[in-house]
Amino acid sequence: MDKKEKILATALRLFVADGFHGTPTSKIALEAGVANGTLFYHYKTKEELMVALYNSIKSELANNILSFVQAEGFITTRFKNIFIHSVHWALKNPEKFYYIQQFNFSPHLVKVPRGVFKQQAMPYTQLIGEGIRKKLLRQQPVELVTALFNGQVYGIYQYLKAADLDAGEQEKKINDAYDMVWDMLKYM
Amino acid sequence: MDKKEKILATALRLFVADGFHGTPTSKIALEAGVANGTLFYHYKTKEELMVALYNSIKSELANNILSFVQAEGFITTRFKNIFIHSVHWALKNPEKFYYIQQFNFSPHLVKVPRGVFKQQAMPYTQLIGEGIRKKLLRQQPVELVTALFNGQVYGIYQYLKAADLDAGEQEKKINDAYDMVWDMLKYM
Amino acid sequence: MDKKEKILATALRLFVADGFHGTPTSKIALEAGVANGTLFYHYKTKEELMVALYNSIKSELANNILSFVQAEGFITTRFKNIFIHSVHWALKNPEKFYYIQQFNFSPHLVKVPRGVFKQQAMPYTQLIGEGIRKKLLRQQPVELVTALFNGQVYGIYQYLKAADLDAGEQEKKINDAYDMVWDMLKYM
Amino acid sequence: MDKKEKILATALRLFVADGFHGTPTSKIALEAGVANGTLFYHYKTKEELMVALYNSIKSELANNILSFVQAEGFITTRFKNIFIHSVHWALKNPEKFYYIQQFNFSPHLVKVPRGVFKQQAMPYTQLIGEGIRKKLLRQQPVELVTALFNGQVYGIYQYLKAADLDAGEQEKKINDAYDMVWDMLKYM
DNA sequence: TATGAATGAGGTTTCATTCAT
DNA sequence: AATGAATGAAACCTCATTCAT
Repeated sequence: MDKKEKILATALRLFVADGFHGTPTSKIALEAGVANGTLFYHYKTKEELMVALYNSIKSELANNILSFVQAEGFITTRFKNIFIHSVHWALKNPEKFYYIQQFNFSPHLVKVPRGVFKQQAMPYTQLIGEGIRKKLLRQQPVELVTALFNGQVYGIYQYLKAADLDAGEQEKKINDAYDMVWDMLKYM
Repeated sequence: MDKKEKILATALRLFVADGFHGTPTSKIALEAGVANGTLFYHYKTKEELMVALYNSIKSELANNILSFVQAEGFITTRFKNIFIHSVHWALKNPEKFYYIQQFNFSPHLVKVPRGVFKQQAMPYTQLIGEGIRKKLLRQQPVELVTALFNGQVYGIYQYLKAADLDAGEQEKKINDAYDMVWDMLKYM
Repeated sequence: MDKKEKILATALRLFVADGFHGTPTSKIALEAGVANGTLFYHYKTKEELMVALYNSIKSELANNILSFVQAEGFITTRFKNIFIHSVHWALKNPEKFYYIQQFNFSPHLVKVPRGVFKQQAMPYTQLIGEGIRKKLLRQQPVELVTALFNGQVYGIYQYLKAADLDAGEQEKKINDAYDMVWDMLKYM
Repeated sequence: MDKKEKILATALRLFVADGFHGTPTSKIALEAGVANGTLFYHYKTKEELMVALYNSIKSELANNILSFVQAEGFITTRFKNIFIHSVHWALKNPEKFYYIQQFNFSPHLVKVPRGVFKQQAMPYTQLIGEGIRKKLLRQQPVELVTALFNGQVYGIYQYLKAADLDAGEQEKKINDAYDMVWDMLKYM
């Protein structure tokens, strides 16, 4: 891991632990094992670092899910896979998942151009759109269906984080939750 | 409105607009029309102010919903009322609703004793527990049902905020969303 | 003890424990059991309180020693009594004794008019002057003899405070020290 | 003189003139010709600066006297040299000498680990111990003899500072004072 | 005589950022 | 690419003091 990546990884850990304001750049540099000035050599400002970290995590997540979105096969299967893998990713990367929320509810969000969101969500939105058109999903606006779907990924994650189940039970609950989500979103 | 309340109201507005770190205490005092020291006379630290604001909003919200939770009548009706009034409250108080999320995803959350959450959520949790026991709701843990329910309040709110509908359409969508939530949570 | 005296007593304790700067007037008021404003009703400023405390302690000490200075009998006896009782007073009132030094080495000393010192030291200076004139003490300036005499009161006090002896040994050491002081100051 | 030393020298001057509390760090930085932040780059807090200054002066004084303590020759001669050079150092460095007293009678003294004092006083204590063992000095505890000796250095200094004598008279008085001290401390 | 809410000047300290090396 | 001493603006907070009651 080169210095630039080390800075990013350290920043993630510290931002999540202590917040943006609670994490001085000097501490990031120190714990990343680089000099104070090196951080600013790679990222012009602290906010640029924060945004770069946000984008890198969002990309990672998007790429991770993308294969399931673009997979061959029934839409319903792909839909379920997206849900389940999103929850898995969140459980495996809790700091990254938390960082996204933290950033989303901060005044720094506006520094990310709107286009980027649309871009990243596009394959995903298209799939849902297709599901609605093909009368597999409810006849509601894509945005509403998407919002409710996302709300549930976050809901089940919150539950699992607090519940502390073993791996088998956890898997069971994720499936139960998906069944419930499906009952909510499926065409009737 | 006395000075202490004026400070709280101003802090809400500024924290939501510019973030915690982006809002100097001096600005809060200035715009609240009090001296700098007055803020610290009433709240020992900036963080104490932030926490007090959080608690005051949570109380307000809890009290607002409480009447619907404790109402006479069918559980199903009360359940629907809670959903709808929660969304209404959020739409009428977008700053307060945003502030809660902002605070929830900040490192300051740990300054609020766990007991407070349990306390506030209790009547609400009991209602859902009763619904499950009476086989009106899915046979799942109370916490899971609660998490998914809350996720939907947030989901529909996000959609409505972005969609910019007129009052009638908005009401319609809230009802649609509730029907979907009910399909997800009802006993089958 | 009325409020004014309670403030003085509390101030002494806190100033000695935490220093002038380390002791807010609000803390003095609080621990004295009076309101914030009451302190300023009795003492116009914090410094006025500090000076009043200093003067009150100096007066107390001066009055305490005065009887021995003005006593009938041999100068040598009176001289010894002054030494011994000064040390005793310091041991019985360590906070007051410390406060005097603390104040002496602070920039507030200049707020006490020079005349006051002369006034208080006068009987004492006259006695030493008389001792010198009568060839009981060394033929040196009164001020030098006084400075050396005072230095010894402080020296033995420092030793006793650190040594932690029992009452009998302590008395013995005070007498030994006086014998040494006498060897230093007596006419030869 | 580099910036760190410049800060120390300026702090000495201002602390002695206006006291610890009367000297803002911003004034120290300004008069030292460095930026405000530079002071805190080198000394984490104002108190750390105060302690560093104290230690540096104590070291300087200790090193200055050390050569006389460790010199060849009669103990009595070395003893006299220590007295005289201590007084000379104090007269040549009145600010430093005053600063030590000022710090000694402040609540900051406790920030200096006890060990440091013992360490610095050791050669000095050993010499007095030797003098007592060899029956050149009074058969009293080392600590008592030391305390009385130190008390006299301070006593004569106080006298000279107030008396404003010319160089010759001053030297004469220092010698007289030493003779008196010797009469007090010598074995009989 | 006593109170305590309110004040605002000013202090210490932090920290993102720069720049000569 | 990397460093780290130096910067100075700005933040939080303290606290002596006032004043209406």
